Amino acid sequence: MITEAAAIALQQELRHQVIATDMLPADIRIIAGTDVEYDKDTDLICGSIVLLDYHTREVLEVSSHTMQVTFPYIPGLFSFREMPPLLAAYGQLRREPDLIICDGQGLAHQRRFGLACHFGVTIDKPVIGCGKTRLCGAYDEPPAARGSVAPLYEGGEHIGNALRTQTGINPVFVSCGHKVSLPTATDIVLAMATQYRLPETTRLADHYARIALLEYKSAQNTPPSSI
DNA sequence: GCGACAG
DNA sequence: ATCTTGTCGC
Repeated sequence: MITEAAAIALQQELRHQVIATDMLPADIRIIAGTDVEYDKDTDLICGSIVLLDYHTREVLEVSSHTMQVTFPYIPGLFSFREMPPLLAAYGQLRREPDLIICDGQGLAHQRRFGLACHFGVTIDKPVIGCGKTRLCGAYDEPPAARGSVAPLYEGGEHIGNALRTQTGINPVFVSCGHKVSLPTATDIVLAMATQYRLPETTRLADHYARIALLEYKSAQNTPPSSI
């Protein structure tokens, strides 16, 4: 397994490949959401990717992959823990999304290379980082109204936005993953979070990852029933 | 040195 | 991430 020091060195090397400007198609047709579910009492993790029609929000495809964890949880090295199942699930998709929303930070990371950047650079696709909580940086509480935005800063850099997706509800943290600008990423996350705090992409990926993990476990516990 | 710390 | 129902507060 890759060492912590090697993982940090890899981030330092790959961070220069991140593109924080819009390079997504003018008309987005397919948007994807990703999430990883952890099993409470084993070391199994399941990554899921769900493809949605950007306009109708119809679920077009779901891909999941369950495996054993290969890296511990270390703040700042999160992607090394979640990338394996996500890449496996991504590789099984029949269609390719135009854009992906990851459940974690992109540039809003201590070395400017969170999961959304790592995943985006690796598969060379537009990716948005959308975390439920802050990893690093400082911000002022955005106004209470849905759609309010407050910049997230660290070291004088504007690394992301705290975005209020629902009035009176805690904001989510949006940042560039790859091939998407921060304004565009913020607009898209808000557009995808019409009814709940988190974008539908993330909620659906979470849902399917949970189901896939349970199915994987039940299949394992059921010895091959030969006739 | 101390606190903070995506999931 | 996970443990976990009712309950405090606006």
